[in-house]
Amino acid sequence: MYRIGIFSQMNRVSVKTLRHYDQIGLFKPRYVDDETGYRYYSSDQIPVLHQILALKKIGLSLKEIHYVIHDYDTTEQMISFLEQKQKETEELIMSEQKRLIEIGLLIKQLKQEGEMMKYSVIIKELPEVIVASVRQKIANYDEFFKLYPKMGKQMRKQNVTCATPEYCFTIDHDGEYKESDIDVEVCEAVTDFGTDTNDMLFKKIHAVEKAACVIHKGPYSTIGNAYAAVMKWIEENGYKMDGMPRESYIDGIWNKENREEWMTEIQVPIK
Amino acid sequence: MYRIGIFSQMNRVSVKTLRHYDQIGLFKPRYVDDETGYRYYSSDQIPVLHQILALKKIGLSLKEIHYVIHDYDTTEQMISFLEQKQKETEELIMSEQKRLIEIGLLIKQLKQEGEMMKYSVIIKELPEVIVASVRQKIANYDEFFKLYPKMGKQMRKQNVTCATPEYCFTIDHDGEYKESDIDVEVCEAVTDFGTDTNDMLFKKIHAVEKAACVIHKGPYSTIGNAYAAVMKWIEENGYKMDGMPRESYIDGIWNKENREEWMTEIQVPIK
DNA sequence: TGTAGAGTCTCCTGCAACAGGAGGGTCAAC
DNA sequence: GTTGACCCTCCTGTTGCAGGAGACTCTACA
Repeated sequence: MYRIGIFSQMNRVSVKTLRHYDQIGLFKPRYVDDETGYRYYSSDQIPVLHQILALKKIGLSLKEIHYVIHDYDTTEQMISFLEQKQKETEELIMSEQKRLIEIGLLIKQLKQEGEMMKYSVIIKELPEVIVASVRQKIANYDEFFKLYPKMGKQMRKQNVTCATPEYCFTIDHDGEYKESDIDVEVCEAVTDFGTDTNDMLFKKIHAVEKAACVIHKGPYSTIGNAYAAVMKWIEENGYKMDGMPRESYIDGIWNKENREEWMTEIQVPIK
Repeated sequence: MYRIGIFSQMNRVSVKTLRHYDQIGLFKPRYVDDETGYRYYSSDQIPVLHQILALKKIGLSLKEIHYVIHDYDTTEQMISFLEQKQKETEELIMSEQKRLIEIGLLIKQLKQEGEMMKYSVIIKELPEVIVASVRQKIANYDEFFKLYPKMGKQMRKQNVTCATPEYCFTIDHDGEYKESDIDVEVCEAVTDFGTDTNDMLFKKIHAVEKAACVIHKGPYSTIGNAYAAVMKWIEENGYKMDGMPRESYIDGIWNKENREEWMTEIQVPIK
């Protein structure tokens, strides 16, 4: 029988660890002195400890080890458990590698542009929403902002209420930059369906699992840069566009005078 | 200004997270009502939050993010920081891949042998020790055990004390199995150097950074299996032997009658 | 003006696998 | 008898929140 210190040295395991394993019931000393509380380990426990350490090394948690040591009798169970672990580890490696790529890209970007993360791309989920939608061909972008009052009027008439948080976005159906005859759809999230009119339709927009999003600060004239940044990011990170990008308005002429304070989020569905 | 709930929905971040970021000083609301304690966020904080989320996604800890956002002004610092992160991630991936291989091997082994981890191989560090060493050619293994009393005698004479934990091992210098004329060295860890004699030398044995270790339970006649297991493991895990294996005696004839209870550890230095 | 229900607050616990340290008992040797 | 090494329990800290308790606060509706 060995006391904890010597047993810890014999097995190159810290005393703290042994006490911890005792506490959680994973590996208890053969004998504990009732009076002093001293733990005594016997040499035939060494193989068990070795097994625990071996399992720990291949990535099992202490709970899992407890499980396989105490409950898994058959090799079949053990094998299927390990195969699952294998899968998990593979997935973990995949995601780590993705991160590695992203770091590399960020470094490259910083080196090229010398700027401190002007556009931070993040991935969000876009939930399902019911929207009031107006789709029109408009002559130019100025006319575009005239659509809003029109929509607001109709919505008030129908007594539909906007969703919270407010979510108002446009989709450019041309898919390219045009100076005139722009086919644009304006959507405003609402709480319930209203009745469709000639101009305005209500529809449910399905959730988007993954969307690459960037925030653009400033007037709309420079929003092209934000698009360029997010598109580049999508390509470089091995994603593909999976739907039309949305331009979601956060701050604009309606609440901020200073154009520099305007804020728009580009949301690009990806896969 | 938005209250925390709405702001959390806008950015797809949980309320808990926002409160947490406030608490650790990473991302504080623009304004907090003194009386009610309500947090209010403004839309121009969204880009900062985006940046935080983007950095989190590539694997930075919140502390590190705090660091880069508040303290790193120059892009150079940022780049070198990220490059370091990149390295860390690479190393992490490497170790994960090793683990993946080990899991695969364990599965293979279980499938082939159908046995529940008879030999658990673990990697230990072997610390530097001073040993009393006797190297001799002996006729056969039986004679081998006669070396011990001889050693003990000489050590008592010299008044050297054994180290704790007791560490007694042999090295088979032939490197292969032989029936007779075995060139074997017996080492016993001691606390201090003694004076060398014709038979017994004292020497310092350097630490071994990594050694693959298995426990063999039972009599010595079957110890070959343990060697086979550890050697196979070494090969399959991409290591190489880096020194002579040690056979460390834990339990044996001196303290256990039953041969099935004897215990020996094979320690193979590897790289 | 009262109340219900949703939203918010702080504070506490839990997760994983220990490490570090305080404060106090135990053991063996000199 | 004392000293120093060893052991004990209990508490805290690590990371990034999640879950929940108990108590306010806000807004809408009757």
